[in-house]
Amino acid sequence: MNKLIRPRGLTTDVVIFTMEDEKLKVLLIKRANEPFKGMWALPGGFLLEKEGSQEAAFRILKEKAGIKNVYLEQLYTFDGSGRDPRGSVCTVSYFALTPRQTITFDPGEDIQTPVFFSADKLPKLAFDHQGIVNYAKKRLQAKLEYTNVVYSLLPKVFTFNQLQGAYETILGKKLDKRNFRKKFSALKLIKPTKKILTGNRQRPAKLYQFISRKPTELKKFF
Amino acid sequence: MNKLIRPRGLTTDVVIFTMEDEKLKVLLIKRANEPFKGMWALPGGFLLEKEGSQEAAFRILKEKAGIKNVYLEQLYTFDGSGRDPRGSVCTVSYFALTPRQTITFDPGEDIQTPVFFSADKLPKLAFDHQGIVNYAKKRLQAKLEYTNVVYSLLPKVFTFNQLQGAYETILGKKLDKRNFRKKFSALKLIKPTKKILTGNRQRPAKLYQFISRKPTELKKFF
DNA sequence: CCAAAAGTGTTGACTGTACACCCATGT
DNA sequence: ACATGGGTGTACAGTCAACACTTTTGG
Repeated sequence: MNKLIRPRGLTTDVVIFTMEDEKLKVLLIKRANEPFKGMWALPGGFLLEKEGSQEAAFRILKEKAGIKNVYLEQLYTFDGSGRDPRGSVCTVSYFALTPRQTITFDPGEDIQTPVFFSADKLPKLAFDHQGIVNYAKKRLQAKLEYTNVVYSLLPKVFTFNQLQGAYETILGKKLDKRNFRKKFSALKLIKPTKKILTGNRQRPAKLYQFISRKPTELKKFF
Repeated sequence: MNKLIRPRGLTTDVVIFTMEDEKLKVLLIKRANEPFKGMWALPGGFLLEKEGSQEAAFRILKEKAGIKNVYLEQLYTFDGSGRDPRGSVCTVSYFALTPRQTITFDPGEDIQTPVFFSADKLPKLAFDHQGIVNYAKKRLQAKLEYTNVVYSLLPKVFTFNQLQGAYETILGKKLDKRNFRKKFSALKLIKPTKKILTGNRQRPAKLYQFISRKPTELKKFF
């Protein structure tokens, strides 16, 4: 049994999701270096000394998108040979959910400025990043059905239709309006605010907020 | 942005579950080397050169337990500082499910011979291995409810009560016999064989087998 | 007054749960 | 004959899915 400490490249990649214009978006960065220089890729990179992968993910979130409050969860570890031309590179991937409003791009970086792409219309990605995004989407869909994580994609106040729109977009199917309101109301996760959303040429909508913005598992759901 | 390739120790640990005597068991090995020499631990170790973590997991399964057919799934990657006295060691953990019958211990290894412990009565474990086992148990419980993975814990033929016993043990609660049979039968996952289990002082039990022994997701379940 | 999205209940089908007795064998 | 686990059906309650119209505003 030949056991040796093998030095490896250990990296972190983060799939950052948000909702914008009723679409699910993913944050991408144009690679500044080889390999795949100039190609779109997930934000990520090698771990710094003494840094854990989750710390690295938080660092990347802060560096690339100035994000403070965010839902972050480990996704999967990809380390097959062939995934990186440099050889044995192992990446611990994470996925993050955040409301669009909390993201501030650092204008100091020019070429490296990140861009949100619709999750279903991504450009060709470096490495195996398309696979990682697909995996993250699947995980997000599953999580919607038995947790309250949707709170981490929406702004502080939102209309019931925005909420339903988030579910419809991510699950990729239309939901019945009356049944959705009935079911979601029964969960007691949100409460109406005193605000209403006005200014459109239509009946004004009540604005709601989440009672708690902490990740919670639900019994059942959609 | 200080990006450097940091060499790290990369290891794999495998939580091997099986059913024996109506109990859920975990395979442990007494550590032959420091750190934690002589203490019980999950089978695992450093990745060999050019080896991926999943390949390493399969290698460990074969080396330690002579296992051929097995359900193997990546569990989680643990890399916090403080989890290993040697410093930055990152472990990609896996969990495996296998019928007790297919496991053959290599008699050549004496002190390193693995032992099955009841999952709820483990000795004190090295590293953060108790945490890894707890995480694996949670995952297994969840998987029982929406997949058919139970097939990978049971022998080829089994009685309906053995099947129900596996669910009861892992979920940690009693289930209604009639409802269990009704629900499970409706899934069309198993079919009766022509064999019956006789020799006990009681009515003989029909023996069943899984129609397919491939991992499948179910719509709903328990 | 018209367009556009907001908001609201009922019914029938299905699914889940609770529950008790007879059966076939070995000793 | 009896002890032991094997095997079976029904009824009620709760949940899910389908479905259409009225309300309120801005233009």
